[in-house]
Amino acid sequence: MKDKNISVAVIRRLPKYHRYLKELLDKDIRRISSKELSSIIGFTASQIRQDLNNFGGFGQQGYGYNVEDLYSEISKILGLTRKYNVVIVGAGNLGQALANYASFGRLGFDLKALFDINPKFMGLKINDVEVLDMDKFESFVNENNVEIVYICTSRAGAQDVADHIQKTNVKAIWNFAPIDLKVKEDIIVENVHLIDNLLTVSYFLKENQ
Amino acid sequence: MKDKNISVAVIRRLPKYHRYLKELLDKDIRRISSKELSSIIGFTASQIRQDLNNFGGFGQQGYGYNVEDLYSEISKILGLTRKYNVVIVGAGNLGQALANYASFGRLGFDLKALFDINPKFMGLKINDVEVLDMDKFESFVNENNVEIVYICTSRAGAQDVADHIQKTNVKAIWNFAPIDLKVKEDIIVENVHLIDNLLTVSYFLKENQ
DNA sequence: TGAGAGTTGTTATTAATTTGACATTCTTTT
DNA sequence: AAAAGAATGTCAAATTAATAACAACTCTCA
Repeated sequence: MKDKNISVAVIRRLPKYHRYLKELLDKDIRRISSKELSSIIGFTASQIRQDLNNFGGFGQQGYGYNVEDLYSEISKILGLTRKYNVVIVGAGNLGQALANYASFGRLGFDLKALFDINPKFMGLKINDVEVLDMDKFESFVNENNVEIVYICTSRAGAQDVADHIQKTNVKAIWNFAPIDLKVKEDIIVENVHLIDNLLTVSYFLKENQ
Repeated sequence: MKDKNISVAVIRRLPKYHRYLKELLDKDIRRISSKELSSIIGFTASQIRQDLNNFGGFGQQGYGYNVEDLYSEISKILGLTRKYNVVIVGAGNLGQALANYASFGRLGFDLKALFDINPKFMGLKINDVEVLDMDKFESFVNENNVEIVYICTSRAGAQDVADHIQKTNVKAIWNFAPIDLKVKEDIIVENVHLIDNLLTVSYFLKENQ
């Protein structure tokens, strides 16, 4: 694995490779060429070969790629060879939806608790995981080695949560609140702006008329 | 508004402009230069000017941009000057979360119904909108001029919903199921792969060690 | 009213990304 | 065992995107 100066564009394609390779595995397909993969994943064969070669020569000339090996390599690259303890802040619908999303757990993202400030959620169990009071947040995440926090609060509450997080050992934030969070540099923040996505839909709708 | 051969990269930045300009408006800031905007939004001033000039000269030399006008122009570009009827398929947590997300409605995305196949949801009202049986889907969307469908089903159900949609006048799909849907060319599909996003977080986590 | 400062719109330049080409290597078949 | 076919890894070219530069214009303030 070489792994130097890989562009973000490449990184953001990796999960798609991971997803499609899993599908191939499930269909018991053992071997695939960049050309075949191209036809199902929609990237050019050239791009596929170049993307993969950023990390090492996983293929074999004259043969193609072994699906299982490639899946395993990409899993490694994506950091999926170990577990991550995570918690969710905000036990509303979105928080509950993520808590119930089995595939996250299957990939190694272990949900340890949900947190909320609303008393009505306290003690509730979602998919066997308990909702706790926000009071206990900082001590809980440090004691349980939580590395990732999913923020599913309202816009108003999100920066507040981020401020709490900065006092802990949490390393990354996956933020669904419609705000770009400000945190110290060493915390990884991935903002998911659903609304941005919907607005591109309306743009293309308008263009198509 | 010129509007020819605008790259997707530019389009995907527009919602961010829209979001930040709304914030400025709310703070009663009337005027902004590309330089100031750059410092809060994080794009270079040059990129901001070039992005905006794809659609027309909205600024004034020596002055900058009028925030209200610019917000209004970007709203127009994004197709936000009219309403869109939408329905949600899948009344689970995610479907309910989206149904409760007020800002979508505020921007003109009018939720007309939710649909599900599970009898336990039938008749339930979420944010004043009823859950209907999937049986009624095709007739309902055509009668109510539904243009966008949010798919919040499991992976297994999603392509099935997409097939129903192809028999209607629906123009766009906003898909949250972890699958790349196959539909006829004239339907706009925006896939939201949450898991892809989480995997980039784990990649960066691994890299940061 | 006029000079100076500020800021855009736009062209030029640089950087990044994608695509294409092909020599090399491995597989398969006879 | 040899030849033909297939597919990679990688370098080069082409395309696309981002940044920089600057002339032209507007505003502000003396």
